[in-house]
Amino acid sequence: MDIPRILAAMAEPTRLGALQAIWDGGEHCVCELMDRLNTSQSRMSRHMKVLRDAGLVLDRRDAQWVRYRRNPDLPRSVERIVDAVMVATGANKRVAA
Amino acid sequence: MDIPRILAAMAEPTRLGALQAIWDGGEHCVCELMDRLNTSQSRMSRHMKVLRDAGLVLDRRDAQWVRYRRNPDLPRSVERIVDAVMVATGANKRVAA
DNA sequence: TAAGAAAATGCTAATATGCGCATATGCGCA
DNA sequence: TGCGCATATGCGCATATTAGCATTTTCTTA
Repeated sequence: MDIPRILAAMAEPTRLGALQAIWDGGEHCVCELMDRLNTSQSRMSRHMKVLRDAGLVLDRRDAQWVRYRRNPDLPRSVERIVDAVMVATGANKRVAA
Repeated sequence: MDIPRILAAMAEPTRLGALQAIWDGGEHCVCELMDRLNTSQSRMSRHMKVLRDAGLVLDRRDAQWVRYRRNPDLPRSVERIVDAVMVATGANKRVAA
């Protein structure tokens, strides 16, 4: 696991937003994400590639869509990093004490 | 707290190494860090500035040295991110000298 | 097949990052 | 005051990152 690469992948607002959307465990197509994050198609696609190359998410072809989901095989230690980032960015609005 | 900035600050091997050294709670001068991380003085100094600007570390003048230490006033949520990164990168493992 | 939606990619320009080198600055001490 | 050590910084350069636009690829459906 390339931690610097993983951190760099998360260190960009749009990618972080996508990760937040995806971290719920569900599947999300690029069109949904670009809509949600209010950005363009090519931009969204490339950002997703960065997240995928870092190993954080997986993608799957489903008809004309590509569904992205969180990588369920991440090492625990990496999951904990992402989880901590999700909390800090208020992904689910819950604040830990 | 600017999470993307914090992540970007950690997403560079030398800075990550410095953070590992510093995360022990002690104070470390630039000369020690540049020695430990086997890099040049100006490079080390600039990298430390990035960590400082991100709010992760504090510095203090002590005679001709500048002592860096971890910022004790970080929000918990940020501390947890850094802690998780420390674990993932094996900061607590000792390197034979 | 042809049309059309969704996503990826080639290209180019703009901007950011990281580095080394030289120099400046801050500080203690003789 | 002048010297030397530790650190910061200005500068220029090389490389990486990001964005937009147009085009291509992939897949479904008529």
